Amino acid sequence: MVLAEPHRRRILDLLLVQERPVGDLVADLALSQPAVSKHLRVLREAGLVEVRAVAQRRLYRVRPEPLRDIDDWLAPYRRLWAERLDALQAHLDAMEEST
Amino acid sequence: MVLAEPHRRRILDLLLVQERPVGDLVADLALSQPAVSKHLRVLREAGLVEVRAVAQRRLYRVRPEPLRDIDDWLAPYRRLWAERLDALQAHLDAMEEST
DNA sequence: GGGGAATATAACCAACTAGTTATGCTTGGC
DNA sequence: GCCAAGCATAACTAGTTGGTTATATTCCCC
Repeated sequence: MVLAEPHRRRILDLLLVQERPVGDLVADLALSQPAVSKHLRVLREAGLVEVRAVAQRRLYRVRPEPLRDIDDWLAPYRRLWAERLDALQAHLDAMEEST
Repeated sequence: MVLAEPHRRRILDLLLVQERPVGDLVADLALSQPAVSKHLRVLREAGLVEVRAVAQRRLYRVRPEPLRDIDDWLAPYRRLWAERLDALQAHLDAMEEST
């Protein structure tokens, strides 16, 4: 899974703020330039980022669409923990009631 | 990351339906029993499942709370793709308008 | 047009992962 | 009490991954 790697999540978080050239990312992460380029390749092949060239620079930006798959996978679990919170709330309300 | 492994996501999906003993999971996944036990250990240590013993059986069930971290991480991206959908909708509306 | 800036790719390596087989430990039923 | 069922752990292994250094490529600027 592409998002398993913390550096890659970090890269996405940085690109979420704004489009950035590779050098910027290298400066922010404590990583070599080739390492960053490799992560960007993985992200690009997963459709999570896209590039455009400006002179020698490559400007990367986020493409959030593929994250919908994860969001969809998460949906039923989200329901589950919402129910548990409701149960907790009900419990707390009941305790309140009994004082 | 714990959820990087497809078999582990599958296990969670199975446990989402209902509590299950290990043997059940082994039957559903095409995996050896030790492999399943190892995945369950990883999931347990991540707080994503919990066990209770019934005779020789170990019944596993989902504990969805840790998934909130992922959900939280996902939140800003969710906003982003919602905006893009809005933009698309606006575009389609505009096309509709001009016919 | 030559040099340096910015990035990608190649080649390599250590560490981690997910699987396997073999074995150990509890527990219930006979 | 003993055996088999059910599961965990141990020991090992092949494949993947994430990093490194070295090198290739492309483009601006003087």
